Amino acid sequence: MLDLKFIREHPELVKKAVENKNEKVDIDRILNLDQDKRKLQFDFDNLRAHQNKVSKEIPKLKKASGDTSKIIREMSEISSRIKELSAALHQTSELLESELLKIPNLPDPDVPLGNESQNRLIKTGGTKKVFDFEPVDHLALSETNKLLDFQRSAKLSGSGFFAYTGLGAMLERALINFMLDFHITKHGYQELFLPVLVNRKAMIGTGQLPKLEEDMYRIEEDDLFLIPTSEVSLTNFYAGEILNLKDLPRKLVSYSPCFRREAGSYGKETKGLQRMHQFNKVEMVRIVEPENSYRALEEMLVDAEDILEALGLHYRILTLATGDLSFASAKTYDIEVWAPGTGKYLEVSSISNFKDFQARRASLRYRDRNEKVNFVHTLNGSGLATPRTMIALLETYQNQDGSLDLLTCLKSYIQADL
RNA sequence: GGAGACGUGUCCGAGCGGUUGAAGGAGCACGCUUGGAAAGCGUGUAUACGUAUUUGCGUAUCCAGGGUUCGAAUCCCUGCGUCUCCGCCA
Repeated sequence: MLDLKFIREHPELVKKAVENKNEKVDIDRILNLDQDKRKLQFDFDNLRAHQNKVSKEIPKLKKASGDTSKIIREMSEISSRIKELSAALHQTSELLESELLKIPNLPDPDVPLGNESQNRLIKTGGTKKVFDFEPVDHLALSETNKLLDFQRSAKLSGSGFFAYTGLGAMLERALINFMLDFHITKHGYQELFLPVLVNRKAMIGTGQLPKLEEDMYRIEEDDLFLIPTSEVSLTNFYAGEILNLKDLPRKLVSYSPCFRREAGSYGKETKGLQRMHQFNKVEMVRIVEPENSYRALEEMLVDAEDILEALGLHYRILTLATGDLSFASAKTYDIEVWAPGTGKYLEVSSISNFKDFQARRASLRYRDRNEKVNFVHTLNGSGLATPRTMIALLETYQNQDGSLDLLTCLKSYIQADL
């Protein structure tokens, strides 16, 4: 959520930003609602002040055994006018609030303008493995090594879900544990294990709602949502709180399954593990003082890169253009890993600075060094999502005969004899 | 799922229709005291919005929403949460 004062003072800037993000919000309407609201608030406050004042006089008058019936009759009328005003004020506030929730975050000035095609490549990392044979894709390797069973997972849940079997299941679990332990021990994150079903308020807090309701799995009966990423549970963990300076920065990491309906993306990069309705992800979240958020963004990028380096995978990093930026983000880096068999770079991590956008929605504040209450900045980044990391791992560490070389860092998590 | 109790500031806790943004205590901050500390004493210690912007003033907030009333932390209703007992269950 943007600061209403900021919108009031820079309406053109906000309109431009909304346009650059390919969103549609009527800013003028919001400004009108804001004005209406303030007028109502002003009238309400004044009338209330009068009511409060007279209400204090009444008991005194009664004590002095004066006649209060006239004044009470008068106040009765004032009371009903206050109720009318209050109702109108509530209605206007709610409308204003719901409109404000539709405004996306402002992209940073250094974010490239334009759509996906304008994403800017800023770095490549890791060495691209050279093969002396034609590498096959992860589906063929899964077939040979009996790692995945899509036929049977479809019996359970339909398409878009995976079933890892045997070594596949163990590898997936090893990968998750490896990444978690890495961030905890090498990067100083604190691990949390949180609910995957969250309420509407949490989904609004991080900005998934109201925009993306169609993309979320929802439990109608309880109005709960399956999280599309543990960013939601991690960031909202401190919602509504005022943190002390000594509690910052918070560096949180969590494993969770993630659930996405992926409505409207049929046939788009759906081969094998590329796009799943349910997948596993290790997520990093940082809650920081505003002046530190850009340093934190760069650090988180490195935190994610470290995993890919440790796994010996080749990758590239992009700065997303305004049109490809998510609703809540001010600046995002995407990390794409090279999958030699598939022959593509696949997104495995998205690292974003939300600045105070989520903090305002979720009311996440802290007391600064002058004891002033202020919004924190929030960031998150995948560290990493497993399915595409698995694709890259399998395809990178394959041998000509279809067998796999398992990395020792992962093997140590697998107890079974291989 | 059934029955009951409860939900007040950073925390504990009083208040159960009017002068209560809220007693009292703890904590914290500053000052005095001390060689230094503890104890003691004094002062201060919520958030949001509006308005004035030097101290200020007004409004709202005692889980949330609604109702009764001239007036609600206090009474009523609904929801949410916590705890206890019972039932069911991985």
